[in-house]
Amino acid sequence: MSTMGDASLSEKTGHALVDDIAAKIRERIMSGDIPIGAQLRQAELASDFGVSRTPVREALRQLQTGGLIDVVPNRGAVVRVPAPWEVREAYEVRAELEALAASRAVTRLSRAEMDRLRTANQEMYDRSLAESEAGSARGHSSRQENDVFHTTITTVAQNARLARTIDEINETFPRNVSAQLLVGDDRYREENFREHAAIIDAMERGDAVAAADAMREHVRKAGEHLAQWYERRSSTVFRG
Amino acid sequence: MSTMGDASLSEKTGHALVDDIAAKIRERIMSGDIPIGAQLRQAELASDFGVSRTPVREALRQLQTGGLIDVVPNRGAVVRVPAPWEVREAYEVRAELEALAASRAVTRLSRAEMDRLRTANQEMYDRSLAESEAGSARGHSSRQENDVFHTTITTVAQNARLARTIDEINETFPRNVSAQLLVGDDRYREENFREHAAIIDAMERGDAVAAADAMREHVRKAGEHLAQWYERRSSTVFRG
DNA sequence: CATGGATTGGATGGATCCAATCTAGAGAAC
DNA sequence: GTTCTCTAGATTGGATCCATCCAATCCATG
Repeated sequence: MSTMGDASLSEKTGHALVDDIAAKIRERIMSGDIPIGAQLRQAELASDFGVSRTPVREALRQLQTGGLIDVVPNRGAVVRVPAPWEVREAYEVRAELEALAASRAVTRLSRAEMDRLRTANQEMYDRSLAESEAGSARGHSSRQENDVFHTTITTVAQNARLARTIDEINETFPRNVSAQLLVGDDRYREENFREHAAIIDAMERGDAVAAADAMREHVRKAGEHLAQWYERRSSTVFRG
Repeated sequence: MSTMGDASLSEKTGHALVDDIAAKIRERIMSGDIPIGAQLRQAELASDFGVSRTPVREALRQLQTGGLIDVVPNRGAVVRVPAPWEVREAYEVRAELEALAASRAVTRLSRAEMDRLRTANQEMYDRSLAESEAGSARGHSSRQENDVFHTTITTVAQNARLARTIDEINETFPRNVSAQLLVGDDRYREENFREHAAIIDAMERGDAVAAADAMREHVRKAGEHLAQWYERRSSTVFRG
């Protein structure tokens, strides 16, 4: 019965096999596998994962509180289509949080981590450039490298709550969209690279306020780009 | 059958009768009706609300992702007991967010709202003073007035995401605890009143950075007080 | 008398069943 | 030909059933 799409469900490690399903659904949405605006049918997801509808429902509740999907009472769940102004609002908050993270990171960054940031930034630039020329549909690796930059800073900041809050914001918007921006627009890629470098420089100087300011502006600018992307594709469904 | 504790469940307004249950459980925890560290038994909650266990389970999932409760795989859910360092972390984040809210509020505050803030602050001071002298167990009204101050600022800030993020942090910690601080300690009450006044003054002057700084410091100080409260009662269960 | 293992009770988690609701499509009336 | 209505299918949401797992108790044995 059922297609049994993934075998990794047979984890008896003890904890959370419902959370697994939530994570998988989230990943499908994040990667663009499930497009924004799409309907999420419980029965389909259940058979996909080889489980009953019950854990799927609970997983959907989690995603609902996360804000990634909308659950209309008797009409099921749909992947939320962010309005441009929502993106701006979210990124204004994220900017402030990441600025705080950068500020905290200044006094905690080790030499090794600093180097890691620089290489990650360089890698991201090179890869997104390569992917742009290759014309690959979606930026896989360059997105990961871009994530490395931000996640290392939030990790070094040593504030679990801060990291979690930033994550919650990021998990509201599918990643593949923001990833496309990196490989798509040459000007934006260049800009992104230089802003990252400026942040690293400020942190290396030990200038907390400069690092915070640079980070805040960087995130806000990224948010503006993302918002404009959603504006252009306002009524169009992505990858329908 | 069952006690049918609340009749308001029969809402056919269309949306979310599961969310209602989540809200009720949350309220019970917030008010201290269900103490921190207490076990939440699904069957008990279900019969309390006159529903089956299914919606209760989903509600618990929501509270889990909110961080208010811990769900251990086969051992049920318990109200989370915040560690002092968690309080400090959370309030450092909240401080930054409320600072942003105050900053944004400066250019958006109307005359009427400004007055409302002042009266709310005064009311809170008077009531918490009265409640302190009356020796009432928990601060009901003074807490509400204190909330009014912060919520009006976040509302005026006109950023739904920001308001929601702040709420999420607040909903991690039961309110009755922080409310007790207001009525309990004379010095803290006085300090709280003056800090609020200073924030209002800065906003009235139109000084966004001053308002943000004052707010940030105010929230951080409040967080420090709260953290110390949890430190004192570290292993003691509240209202067991 | 203490300790270790088995047993029993209770609670959670997943699956299934059933009712209520919404959507789509066919057919009739204008 | 268009529109309204009614019915049939599908889908969600709540209730119930059953297996699994954990914890505490009790008994046997050293």
